Amino acid sequence: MRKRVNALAEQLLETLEEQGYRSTAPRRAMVQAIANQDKHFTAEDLRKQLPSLGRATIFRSLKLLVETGVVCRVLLEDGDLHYQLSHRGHHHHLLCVECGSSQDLLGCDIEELLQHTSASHGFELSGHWLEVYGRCRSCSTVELAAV
Amino acid sequence: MRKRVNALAEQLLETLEEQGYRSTAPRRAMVQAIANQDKHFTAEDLRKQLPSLGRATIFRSLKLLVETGVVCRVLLEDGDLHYQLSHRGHHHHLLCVECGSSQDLLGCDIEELLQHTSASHGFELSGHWLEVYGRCRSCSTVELAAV
DNA sequence: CTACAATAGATACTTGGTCTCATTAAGGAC
DNA sequence: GTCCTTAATGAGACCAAGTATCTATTGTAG
Repeated sequence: MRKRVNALAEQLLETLEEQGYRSTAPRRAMVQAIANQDKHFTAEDLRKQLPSLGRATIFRSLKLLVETGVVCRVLLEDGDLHYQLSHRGHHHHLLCVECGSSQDLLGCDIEELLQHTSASHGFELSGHWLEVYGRCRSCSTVELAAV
Repeated sequence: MRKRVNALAEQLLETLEEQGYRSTAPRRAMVQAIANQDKHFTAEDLRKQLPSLGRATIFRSLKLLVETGVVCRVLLEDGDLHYQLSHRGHHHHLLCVECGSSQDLLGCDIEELLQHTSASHGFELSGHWLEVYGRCRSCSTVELAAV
């Protein structure tokens, strides 16, 4: 019997199936867990929430999900690499350093700027990685209230 | 007897001393090794070059050097974190995906753009991390020649 | 229903990094 | 120069993230 997964999770699973991957119980559990996260997470977080899955499976599925674009990696300010549900395609994150929430920046308007800068250094641009850190609206509001 | 270190290394050491850190033999060996690197490196690279130093010392000194701004971390395209000699202050890197060389971008002209974007998402900007990937002049020249 | 490839789980290993603790050595005071 | 305090080192245990290998299981096309 197929375990029920919610709508978002179902959609993520379909992405996998479309790309020829099987819908297995561990993968359903993974995408469901990922759909439930409210902020970026580590492989270890998932492992704690899914103790019945093998460690290797967690890492394998996570890798698969990154490759298929379901999940993306986020670089924290201290250099730690976490994961989170991804908007497909190129995008960046506004990460709240206070609560860990993140918003996606879909338009990437720095590309042109970088193109220009790179060229002036003799570089042929191929890509970039940008993370933006700050305080989200609710965290900055709280801080103002506390002062 | 103080082991000789070259001019650049001497300068890096002074930065440490200015900040109240002792000039020890292992640190002299570290900064000398770092001054000799021709591109970004890992802790493991240093360890191989300095087999007489304890592993913990390598990591501790590296951390110290990052904190004092002598060394900075660079994020490779695949998410690996490496280290390299730093220009002090805020800057970004143009990393050649071919040969691993890097050039620094001293002016950071995206700040204003980000400020604007963040604000429109209700974010109070506090920082950002940007790495730029591409091919350096000599690598793209070689490729052209080969075609 | 079955067969076969894909997947999973267990487990060993690797790499990057931290923690603890006993020992050593900088460098300021005299 | 010697002494003293404190910072720093080295050894080694430990941890988290991730990969590799191998056998057992399971999805799914036919």
